[in-house]
Amino acid sequence: MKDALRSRLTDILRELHYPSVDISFERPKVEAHGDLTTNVAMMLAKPVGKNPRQVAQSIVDKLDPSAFRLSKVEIAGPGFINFTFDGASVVERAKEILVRGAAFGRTEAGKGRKTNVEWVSANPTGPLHSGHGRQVVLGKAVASLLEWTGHDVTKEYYFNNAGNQMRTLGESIYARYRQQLGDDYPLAENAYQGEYIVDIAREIVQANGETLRETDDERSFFRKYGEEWCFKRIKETLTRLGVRHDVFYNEDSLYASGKITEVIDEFRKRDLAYDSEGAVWFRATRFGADKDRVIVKGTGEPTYRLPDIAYHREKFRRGFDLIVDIFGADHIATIPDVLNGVQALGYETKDVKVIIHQMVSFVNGDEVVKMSKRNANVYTLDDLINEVGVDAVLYFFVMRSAGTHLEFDIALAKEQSDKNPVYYLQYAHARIASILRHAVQSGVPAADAAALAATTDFSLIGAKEELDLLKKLLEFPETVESCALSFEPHRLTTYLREVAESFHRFYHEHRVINDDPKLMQARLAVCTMAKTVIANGCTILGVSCPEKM
RNA sequence: GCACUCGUAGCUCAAUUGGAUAGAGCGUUGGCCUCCGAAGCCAAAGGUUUCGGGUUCAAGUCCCGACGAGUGUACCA
Repeated sequence: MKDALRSRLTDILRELHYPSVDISFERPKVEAHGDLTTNVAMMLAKPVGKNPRQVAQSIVDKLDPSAFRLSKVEIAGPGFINFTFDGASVVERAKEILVRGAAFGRTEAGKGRKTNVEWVSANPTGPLHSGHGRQVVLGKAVASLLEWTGHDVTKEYYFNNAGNQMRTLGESIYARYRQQLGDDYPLAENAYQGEYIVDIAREIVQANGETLRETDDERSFFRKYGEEWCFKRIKETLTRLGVRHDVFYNEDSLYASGKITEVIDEFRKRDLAYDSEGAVWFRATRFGADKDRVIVKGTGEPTYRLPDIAYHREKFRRGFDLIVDIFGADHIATIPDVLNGVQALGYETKDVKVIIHQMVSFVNGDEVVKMSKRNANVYTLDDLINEVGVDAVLYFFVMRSAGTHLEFDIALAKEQSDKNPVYYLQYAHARIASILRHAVQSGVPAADAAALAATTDFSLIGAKEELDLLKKLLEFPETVESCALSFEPHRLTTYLREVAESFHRFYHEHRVINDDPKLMQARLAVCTMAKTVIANGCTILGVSCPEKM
């Protein structure tokens, strides 16, 4: 419908001998401005040499509103052309919601583009802490949106079980192990302080007694044990949030397969790497950086940059044509290095989308919750889930745009009341479910959505609140698409809140269960549509939508 | 110091990516249940979008500067 209108407008521009311009529509925020608006007249005013309202008038004169099922076309403000849909056409289009059901909202905008989304990627040195929650949830929502828009998505977790951090982990566990055995053994300055290290050590004592007191310098057993323990914890936490990665990519495999040295060689060949002060440097300044970067330390070990670059190249080699990375703001420094490296190796950085999310602070009502890493009792993501529930975690972490700092109010999140935005949405769904149950109890035969679409007399739908709701529901596919293409899942939560609001208004004004069987069926169909959209939206986010609450 | 991100109602945040009268929730004030779920609805109050310039038909949004906040600025990841 939009496309038909666009094509007619394009023709009109040609007939009027106006320059051809891209015709875009927007959805006015003010209700009085109709359902769609275009600014073409304003774009053309200058080249045509007329004032925008005159240009608009000349276009409108040539348009037949009834051909596009428009009840109104008017020129307003500085030169906008506003279109209002005929109510019957809205109702007509809304049938699609019933027909497509759980698939309503899915599109093919991504055209099967092979996409890699990498996120979480925490090294297995401890359980995920509450701050990780934002990353976990954001990545899940982004991946899900990309799937809904027809991308071929691989969900990936990148980790390193070989570096310094793992050495520290092994050392920390060993120290706690010795302490458990009653030995006076010091915990190193840089050791992991968390209580979970003591738990791990205790487990080891229980299983092995003191047989491991003498161990190799690498603390191999402790390292391995710790890695497995931590990874198990991490994966359990992810599972609770409905996150399942397709690939766990081990940084170590890049060394084993020679991909690291390959990058160094290639850099040298292109004069992008050189030796100095016993280290190997990358000429980052060639790409606008303030100084060159070390990629291999004096000790012979690469810095984190080198494997990161090699890893991204491998993603390209594996055939991905869209690479999405999700990083916290604390890792922002790595991004230019990776992008520069990728570019140096001849790949397009525009195919790498880096989503950076700002940090999270936690409050409990008025009280600021301190989450210092030094604190032995870290507030883990599991603790947070236990406290506020899965749905609140999924919703709260994604309801703000990634670019702004997020304040997570624990007291609000666990409050089971109208103050809590998750409940507002879930309540709407449960309310609809309740109405549908009620209808069945009052003797209305339960009809599935397809039957409703086929047998309902939709001409009975036409009240303002009904049309407003249906129009809002019909926005769902384009909302999903636009959230996906802009990588901004928070806008989905905004939209879903509006849907719920629109439903509640409809509900308040119109009785669904009533004496007129045909009218009742029509309104039950509207309810089913609203339920479908809310459910589909919640599915994208992973939030549950209960039939009762 | 430098780089990146941000600055919108008392608080937490939106704003269709440059569009018309800047909107929600919480909080405050006042209405609405003999009726399908009041975890709901309606209404009121609350703003020089941190400040100052610029770009254009149009700026919260883009550019420059100032101020303020966060995060980085390693041969840690």
